[in-house]
Amino acid sequence: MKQDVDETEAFGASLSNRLAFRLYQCANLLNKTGTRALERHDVTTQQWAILGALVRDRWSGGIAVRDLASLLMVSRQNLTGVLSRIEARGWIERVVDPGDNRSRLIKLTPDGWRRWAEMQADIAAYYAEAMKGLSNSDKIHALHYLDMLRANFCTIAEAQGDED
Amino acid sequence: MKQDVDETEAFGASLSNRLAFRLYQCANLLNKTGTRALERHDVTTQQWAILGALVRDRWSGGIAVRDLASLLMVSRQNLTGVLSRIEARGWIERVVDPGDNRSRLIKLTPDGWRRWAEMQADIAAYYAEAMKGLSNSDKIHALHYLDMLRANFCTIAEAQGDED
DNA sequence: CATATTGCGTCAACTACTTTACATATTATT
DNA sequence: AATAATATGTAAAGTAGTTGACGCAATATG
Repeated sequence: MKQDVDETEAFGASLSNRLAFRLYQCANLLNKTGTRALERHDVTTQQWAILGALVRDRWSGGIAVRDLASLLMVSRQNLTGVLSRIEARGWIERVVDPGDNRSRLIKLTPDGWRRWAEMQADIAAYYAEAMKGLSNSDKIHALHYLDMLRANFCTIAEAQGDED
Repeated sequence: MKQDVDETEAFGASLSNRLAFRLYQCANLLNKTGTRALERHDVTTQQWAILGALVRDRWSGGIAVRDLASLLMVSRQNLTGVLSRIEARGWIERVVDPGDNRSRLIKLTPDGWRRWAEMQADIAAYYAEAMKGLSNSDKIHALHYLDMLRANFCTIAEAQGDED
């Protein structure tokens, strides 16, 4: 009996290991193939993750750097660098928050909107390839599992003292 | 009728977008929390991905850099840097392949094995937190979806001319 | 008003990832 | 024997991520 429990636990640990490794592999491939798929727009996956956040209705009035960083799950310092690169191309602007002059709101410029629109066909084609064979139901299930992982990771991050 | 199809496609595209974004978030969190969880061993998630590959029976005789790079889904040039850092700590060694003197086989040193053993408790504890709430069946399902994504990404990478 | 605290930016150092390009040594081919 | 292909390493430039530390301006609190 105890033997069975041990085997189940060992099996579960092995699965956890493989799951984390698969996540690592997929992330590497997502960045590599995604950036190459949008090569002619000269935009990286990280950059279109940011643009994709900024086009949401919710953030049409702009979003604070802190909020954007916590949405993307990256550090504020890292985001500053990426934003500066996008800003240098004129795709976004940093405007002072009228309600709190310390805070800058990040928002898309008209040119940023135009560039985003131009990318859509290539983004759609890329997703069609990347998600080939997955039904909407599959995607919902996969999303659910990743949501669970994300929630656990966030709990860990907070326990580790993630104030930054 | 056509309306329904369009809505389904738009819904699918939205799901693809969210899935890719969730993957990006999870990967960021995995690296951040994983590296912090093993902070006292002074090892990053990438480094224990490598160590984890080297302890497998299959690779106990050593693994060529090219094979290791394709296993991890990273570039050979990137791997060289990471391997050099681990080698400098004496955890791995590069031995000339007796069957092909061009090729170096990467293998764990006795000290590498010892360090790996010392990390196991912390790795297990980390995985227990990260995978909390997922049954073995859940993990298998999640693995299956990530396997599909990985296969699609690999197909894309090859089509993009991924010879490196 | 003086003093924290907060939000942001920057500097610095580091790891990890990409690409392109070249050097070297070995193996395979002709 | 000469040539081509292979395996690795190295170099360089760029992007993305981490941490820690400091500075500045604005808000909140005493």
